[in-house]
Amino acid sequence: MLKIKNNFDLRSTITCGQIFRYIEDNNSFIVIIKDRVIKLTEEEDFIIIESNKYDNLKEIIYDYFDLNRDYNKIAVNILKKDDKIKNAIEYSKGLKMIHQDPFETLISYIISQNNRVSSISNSLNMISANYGEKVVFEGKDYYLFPSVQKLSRLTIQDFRNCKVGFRDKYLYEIIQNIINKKLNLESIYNMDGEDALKYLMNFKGIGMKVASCILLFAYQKFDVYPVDTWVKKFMKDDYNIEGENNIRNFTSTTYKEYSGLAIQYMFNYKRNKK
DNA sequence: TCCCAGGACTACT
DNA sequence: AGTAGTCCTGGG
Repeated sequence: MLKIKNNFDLRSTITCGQIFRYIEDNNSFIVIIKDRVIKLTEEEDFIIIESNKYDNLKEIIYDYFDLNRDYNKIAVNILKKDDKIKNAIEYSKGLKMIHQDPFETLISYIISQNNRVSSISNSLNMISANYGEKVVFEGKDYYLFPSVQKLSRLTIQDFRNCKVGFRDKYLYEIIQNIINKKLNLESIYNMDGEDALKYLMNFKGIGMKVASCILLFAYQKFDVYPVDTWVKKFMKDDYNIEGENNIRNFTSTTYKEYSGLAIQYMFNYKRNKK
């Protein structure tokens, strides 16, 4: 067992729509990160962490939940630029941007296009159960997300069998492109947001929304962000700004390098606030 | 049974 | 350059 200081909001960070494959189990959340199954339980002052593997566990947790970044400082900087977002920021206090694996994020968000959350989770779980390595934790079976090499052996029909629908060919082609080095996920770390967007959108099945999600959630490029219906609603209600182009112009010029976070706060506030 | 929600591509203007 | 139609699945 590992104990870390509870200085973030575990529940909203996990459930706010960044990740698709988590399990809520009584008071705990189970997530599958890299090579292990991790159970997190929130207590008053601590988060209790259990896993099938304890080497480097603290580093993995800090990296995944982005616990070394000073979010208060970012919030102050956003507020300096715009005070009207205050309620959304206060509501989202403790929310972290999860640092996800690029390959899993790529596959997840390709599946997410024109799809609902339950269906996305279902497909990702099937892909993992069929092709990922099994890990037993507390007497139950879990499956790691499969490697590129493993998934490169699948046919289009194999993907279709995992209920991904018309996205089957996108997954197949993009994975082949990784194998033959036309798509290099590592090279994206060194690109700026704009170039990375263009690079990803060259591949069939990746449009603006999917590319933005990948860059924000896997590469922590905070100047890039998706605009979805909740963000549109927020912008219309609070700023009277409509249309994706207008929203993007306003967001990028106002929040600059913190746009992705500002958008996430708006999304979280609008989607969850009763 | 049908209808709908949800992004990106294709095939038109 | 802009856009209607289409692709699947799961749930109402």
